[in-house]
Amino acid sequence: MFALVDCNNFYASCERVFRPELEGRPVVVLSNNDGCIIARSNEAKALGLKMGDPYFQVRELLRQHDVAVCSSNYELYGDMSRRVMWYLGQVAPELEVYSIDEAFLNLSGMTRYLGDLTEYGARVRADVLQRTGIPVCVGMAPTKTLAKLANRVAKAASKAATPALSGSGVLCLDTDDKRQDALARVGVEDVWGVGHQYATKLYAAGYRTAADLAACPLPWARKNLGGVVGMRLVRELQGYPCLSMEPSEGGGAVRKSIACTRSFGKPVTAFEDVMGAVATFVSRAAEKLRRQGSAARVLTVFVSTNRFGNEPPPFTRSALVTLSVATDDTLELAAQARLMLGKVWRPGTLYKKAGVMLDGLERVGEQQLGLFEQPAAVSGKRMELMGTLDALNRQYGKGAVMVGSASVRKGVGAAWEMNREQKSPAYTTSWGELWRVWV
DNA sequence: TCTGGGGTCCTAGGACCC
DNA sequence: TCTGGGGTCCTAGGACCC
Repeated sequence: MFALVDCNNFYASCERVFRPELEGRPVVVLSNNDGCIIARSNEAKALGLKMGDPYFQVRELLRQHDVAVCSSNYELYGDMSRRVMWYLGQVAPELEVYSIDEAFLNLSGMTRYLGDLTEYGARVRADVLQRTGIPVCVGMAPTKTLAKLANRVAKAASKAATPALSGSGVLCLDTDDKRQDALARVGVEDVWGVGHQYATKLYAAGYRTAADLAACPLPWARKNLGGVVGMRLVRELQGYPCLSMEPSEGGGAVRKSIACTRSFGKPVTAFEDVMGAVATFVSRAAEKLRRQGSAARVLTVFVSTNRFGNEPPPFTRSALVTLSVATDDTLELAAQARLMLGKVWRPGTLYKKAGVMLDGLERVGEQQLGLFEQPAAVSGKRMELMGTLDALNRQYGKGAVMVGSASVRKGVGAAWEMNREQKSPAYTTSWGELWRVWV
């Protein structure tokens, strides 16, 4: 048996934990740059607000309904997530942190000790709420895909308008009847692994519900739903596990690629300004790289113009370099990034976005050396320097020490800085921003 | 004025190997 | 007229996830 624990309206719930007066009031959380809506409380959903709605388009509606608007605060959400995940790690033998707000638990071999699974789920739910203030739903089933589906049904039931009909936020599909019943309640477009393209295809072929999809012939699934992926999907819905746990120890999964990309608060034209952004992104990406003990062989830099503009037509240009030896050295990556930016640079362009990506990751200390590289290429001194850099930034705050090209004049924000007009404090991760309680 | 960011896996096709 | 069989590696692109 697998359980999927999913936080309800996670970012909105995080904001509410520290602003209880928002309880009952619609809340939305905006993406970076206050661009669009990425999280909504139930009340906000009820107003018809959609995921991805551009903020400037719904601003008036939000005002009319007195919706609380929050800029995204990933430090806060990340920290709240760690608390939830830490607890979940205590109540199951195996934990897979699937995303910032969801985790799979492997309950195999445990069911006889856990007793009634619905009760177990209810206990997990109550404990997470008590310990972190975050409401969650729990879905349990013999496959991961069915656990996701169970969670979805549980969530829908817990929102039902009539309290008498509202479920407990927990659903366990431990019999074939329950499985069939749940499958029939979920639209095929809401199945985990069915996106927009597949949903269209499925509808055209007459598949409407998850139950229809579960009865789909495997060759059809193979042909139309991405090959082996589609077959697994159907089998999982039938109750045959095809996806296994990918347990996350400690800090979570080791990434195979690492990116840092941002839209700018306003268009930027000066090379050194964009370079400042790129240097900052390289630094952050390299920090992530070192945190997971990896080194990168491939560095990509890209710049884009406003993708919603028409004139001149929007474009993205990117350049990549393959290093002879993988590195986690910010300075080396930043120097390469400058060269890459030079390659794609077109003077006089209004840039709206830039980013860097690191690929071809290898474990530090196990990097493949080039034919003509001395082992000393992986320099001990530089590693020490990077260790010091990370330690300083941990102790004195992000950006305490940075590469020169990322720096800006004191008191003047970077030209590319994002807009975040309504950011909440880092209540749990910054001494200067602790939650204040008046007694 | 204003439209996010960061990942994964799979397939197909080309280049190349013996 | 005839012109094999079996691989690997890499990349680009497409689909999906949150």
